[in-house]
Amino acid sequence: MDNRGGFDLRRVLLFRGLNGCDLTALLAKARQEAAVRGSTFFNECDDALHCRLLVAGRIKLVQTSTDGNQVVTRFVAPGEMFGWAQVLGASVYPGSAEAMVDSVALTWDAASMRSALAAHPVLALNALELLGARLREAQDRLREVATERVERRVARALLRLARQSARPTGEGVEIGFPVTRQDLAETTGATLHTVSRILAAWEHSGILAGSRQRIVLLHPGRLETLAEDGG
Amino acid sequence: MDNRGGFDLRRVLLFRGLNGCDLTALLAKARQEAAVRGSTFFNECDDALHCRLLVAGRIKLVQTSTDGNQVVTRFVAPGEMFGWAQVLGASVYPGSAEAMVDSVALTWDAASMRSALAAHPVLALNALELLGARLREAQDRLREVATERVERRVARALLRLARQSARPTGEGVEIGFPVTRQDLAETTGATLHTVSRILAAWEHSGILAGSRQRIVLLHPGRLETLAEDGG
DNA sequence: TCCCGTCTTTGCGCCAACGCAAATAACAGA
DNA sequence: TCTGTTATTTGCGTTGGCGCAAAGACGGGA
Repeated sequence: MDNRGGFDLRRVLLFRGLNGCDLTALLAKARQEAAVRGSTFFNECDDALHCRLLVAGRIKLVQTSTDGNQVVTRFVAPGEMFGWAQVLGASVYPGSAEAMVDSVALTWDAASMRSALAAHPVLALNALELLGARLREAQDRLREVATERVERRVARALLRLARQSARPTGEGVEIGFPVTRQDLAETTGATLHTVSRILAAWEHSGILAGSRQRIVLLHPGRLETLAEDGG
Repeated sequence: MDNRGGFDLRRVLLFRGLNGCDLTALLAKARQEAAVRGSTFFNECDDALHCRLLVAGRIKLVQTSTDGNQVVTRFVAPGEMFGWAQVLGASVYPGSAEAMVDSVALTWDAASMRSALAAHPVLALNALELLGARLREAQDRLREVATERVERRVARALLRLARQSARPTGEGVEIGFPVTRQDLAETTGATLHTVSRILAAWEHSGILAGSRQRIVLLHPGRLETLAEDGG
């Protein structure tokens, strides 16, 4: 079985239930692609010809509006698929995929992934479930940004990031990849100034510790309270 | 071929490419379900046991947050599927489905729809495309509510509604089903007061005409300008 | 080691939009 | 026709968070 970059491809949710032979055949059709920190796998409005699976690193999907404002659509962790626009009925990518750290992805032609989905129903059903989860998350975030205060949204964003990528440290739980205040602002629909102020306040009250592109949650429970009860 | 309620089921995007026999067999497994205006097909947090296709009428999918705020996730037109949470990997519905006018849906057991998706790859690929479109719309709205002013968001919402359900009248284009100011507020992440003020202003400048649960776009072009250029 | 680019913090003024309140207006059912 | 319920409009005070501005920090590369 393939095991590139120390990552067990059998654990990928998209491949769950796919038998070993079929998986090997599918992997044989993929090629590897790397992006160093700060570069992109593809840009918004590029023709969507491929689909990808992140093997190592971390990327963010960013949409830019006509007036220059940016929104982070999603942070992608290893094992997650991204850039599937073509298979999902779009001809161009709706956002850019920027590597937050040096990253590696497996890349398929959209056409061969389409035929794989058609040939292996379990793949298609997995894809539907994963896409459903993404849709639910997008709708949750929509509800949050439409009805909740910035502070609460930032709390939720931090908890989401910690859930996706928690790195335990002596003092608490660290977000496992570099996140700027700007990134947080672009996920929550706020300005980096407001985010900075909120984090500073939380640092004062001992909820977290922050430094350059680094955030350690010292008291996730209190963040949960802020996120849920609105305390 | 089946043709319930004057609606051509062969035109449903989900069924595109499915052969007649298979379609008939699939339809045979569905049962009809009706909901009068104001009632719901299902409620948020109900066990998601079925999946549905709207045949006639119009429904809105509504999420309620813990503090009572509501958000309209989507307006569903005839021919569109809704309530697929189970197939999409959720055990309960993430929102309620309320009939805005008397409505009729076809309902399948989630399990039989799952096996249909597995048996007919074209169905699964169609579902992926439709779901992809919904995801893109959710992400677009997320970007809008995170970065744009209320006025522009309302303009966009009206144009979306008109695109989904335009009824031409002598004077202009009418939204084809009853929409309250509250509904508009809940799709745009604003208050009904702000929406009312904005519509009043537009009525003054001749862009649209509004009355109780009714909106006629007299000048869609000027709305487009408001939505795009921020004029 | 120094320098320069990137990231972060903090202050201050302002305004878009909310929250509250109260007066219509329109429809549905008795 | 009357009455109760649901929608809509409009006023007014408040404020959360933005926009602008400027001054630190941190860290990587030469």
